[in-house]
Amino acid sequence: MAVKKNKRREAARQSLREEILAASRAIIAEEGFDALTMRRLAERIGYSPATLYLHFKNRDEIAQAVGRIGYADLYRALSAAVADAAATPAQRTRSLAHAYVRFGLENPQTYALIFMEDPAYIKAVFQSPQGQSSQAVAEEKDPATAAYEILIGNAAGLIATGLIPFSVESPARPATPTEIAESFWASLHGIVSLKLTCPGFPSAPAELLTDLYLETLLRGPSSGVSSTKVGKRAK
Amino acid sequence: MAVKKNKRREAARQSLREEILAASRAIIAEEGFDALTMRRLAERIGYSPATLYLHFKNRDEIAQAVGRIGYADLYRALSAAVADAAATPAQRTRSLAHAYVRFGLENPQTYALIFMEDPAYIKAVFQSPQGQSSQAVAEEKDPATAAYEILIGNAAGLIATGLIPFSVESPARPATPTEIAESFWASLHGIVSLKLTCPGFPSAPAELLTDLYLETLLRGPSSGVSSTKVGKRAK
DNA sequence: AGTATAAACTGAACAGTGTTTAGTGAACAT
DNA sequence: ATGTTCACTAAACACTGTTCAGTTTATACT
Repeated sequence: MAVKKNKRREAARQSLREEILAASRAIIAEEGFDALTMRRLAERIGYSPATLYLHFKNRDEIAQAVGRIGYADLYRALSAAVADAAATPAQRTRSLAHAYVRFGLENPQTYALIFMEDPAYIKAVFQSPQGQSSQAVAEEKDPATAAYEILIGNAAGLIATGLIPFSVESPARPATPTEIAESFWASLHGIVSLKLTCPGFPSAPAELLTDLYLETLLRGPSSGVSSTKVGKRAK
Repeated sequence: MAVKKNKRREAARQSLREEILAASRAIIAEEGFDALTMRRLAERIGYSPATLYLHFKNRDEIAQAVGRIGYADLYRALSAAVADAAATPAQRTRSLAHAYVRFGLENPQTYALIFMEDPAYIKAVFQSPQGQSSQAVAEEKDPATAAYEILIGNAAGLIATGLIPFSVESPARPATPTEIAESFWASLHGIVSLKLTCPGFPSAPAELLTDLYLETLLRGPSSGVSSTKVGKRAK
């Protein structure tokens, strides 16, 4: 009996925890991360502010947990984009890029939270010694890492096609899948980030910027009319 | 005399205003934007918090003014990078890209302020009807616009070389200098932004990512081994 | 059943935050 | 010397995240 009762408590705890996270997500989606105050959150779930601290160490830990969910959403979106087994690496890359940008623009508050406003979660993931990360993070596979691996896999596929034979550093060596994936990520993140921080600044639509980048990336090896070598830094 | 005395007052006002901005910049550079509180700022310049409101409407306006200075710094950095008249467009592009990324990494707090934390200023600039912007912004040429124009000019130079014959949309048309400049900006911003929000995430150094992007951008027209046309969206 | 224990929960407080306002004091103009 | 204008501030207001003593509720044991 003792165990069963404990389970009931445990279930209630878990249930409230998820209620807190759901309410947090709702507030963030509706009014942005800044509107997520402890008192508002507490009122929304019908508890006192102090109760929140029985389930989370502080506001940052709540943001971190919400961020994790956001990463899981992102992972799902990217995963679906590369699911087509019949697609070529280039097609997959296009699909992936548009899926990424679309996710950012359709979930602005979530995207801003996980990449711009409060990088606590991504920090915990990528700065932790090695998967050792804090308990809240380690259960199941980390969705940020999973999303990252999708990009790396895609980069590896691209390299195999010979479409992007980029070399870096001196002495020159081929770029690794990780490096290409990170470059890819950075470019897409730049598009989303600029669009979100100032709707209207990049006057060109995000889709056009994405297509432009993809054309740059996927246009195939050079015909030899290149300007100068890249190795030595200009100026 | 009346005029002279007024001038003296005016000078004192201006002097205090600049003192406020200098102190703000110092606090932001030392401890980040969040550490810029009205009370701390007031204490630093030896006045009461309420005095700040005699020179600025609110904290946001201070951030906006500091942001403007940050943009001026950025403009100077970019301007210097493209100053060499003997450089080819490709060389200028490389120089520009590295100058941009270096500025972001060497002035993380400033960069975060003007592009990530408080986009009030850039919003005021790019969302205002047309140069009509608020009084504090309009005096002199806006540095953000000036920096923007450097990028556009550079993009136009690149196009002229035939190095980047990208077309977009359907029916296909050549990309404009503005579109290429914005794409360029977005990619570089992505590199800086990712590096700043999570030092250690893009495991590749920013310089390598910059070089990788530049090689992508400047490798010259395709040899025809392209994969598929870009126009139709994959999936 | 009643009682002891443990867990859940809260009201009130603390030290912060941005901002406003009434009121003081000093510099100026006449 | 007087009247006016400007610079300035102390104190308050409504917030914020967070902590803690104390109360209520639910489980466990006899």
